[in-house]
Amino acid sequence: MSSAVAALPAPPLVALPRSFYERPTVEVARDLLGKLLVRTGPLERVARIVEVEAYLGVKDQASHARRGPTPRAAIMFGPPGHLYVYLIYGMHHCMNVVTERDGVAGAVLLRAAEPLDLAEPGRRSSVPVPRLERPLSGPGKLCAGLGITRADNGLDLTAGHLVIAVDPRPARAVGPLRVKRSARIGVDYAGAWAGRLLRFYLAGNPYLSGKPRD
DNA sequence: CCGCCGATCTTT
DNA sequence: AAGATCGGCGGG
Repeated sequence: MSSAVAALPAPPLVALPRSFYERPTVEVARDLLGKLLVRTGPLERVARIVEVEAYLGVKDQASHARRGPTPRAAIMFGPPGHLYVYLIYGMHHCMNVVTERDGVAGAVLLRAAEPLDLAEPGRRSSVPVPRLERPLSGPGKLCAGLGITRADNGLDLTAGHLVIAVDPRPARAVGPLRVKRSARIGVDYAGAWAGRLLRFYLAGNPYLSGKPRD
């Protein structure tokens, strides 16, 4: 009998399947909280998503999809599980996850994440641990911290060097996920849609980008 | 083609 | 409170 389980391997970080993204955008947004952004390859980084915003289809007056499938926004109308990256104010990048079935517009803006690290000697199968690094708080800083640019636009998040995975750590080690919602940030031009509660965040998390924080 | 303006961030 | 900085989009 081999009852020695001292070196029990941690579960691998498996990319979420396309079916995760092929759902109503608000559901995907909520479910992305607490998930891990995993970048493999030369630049290896792991970050825990703590703040997101849902951007709906052509009716959402804050969404880039509001004017239909223009050259920039076309990707929001495409198949789910792909990355949508755009440049804002001529200097910052914002990264989104495309949602809804092919032909229906939808995306979730990733606004803030908690920097983590992979414990040795793991790599892809080891447990994430806190990382001492400048916060990834704010969509522009999140992209800068992960090295995401427009070159990554269209990336397939289900099979590549950038994926989103379930946090493998035991729930008791991470703590409960207290999800709250608020109006989205920086969309005051969107009329009635500016007030919709489409920002989701983990209450009290120290890495949130804006108010309210709890 | 021209002009406006933004799903931001940093500095004043 | 304002500036940096540029590409997407709409109007002419």
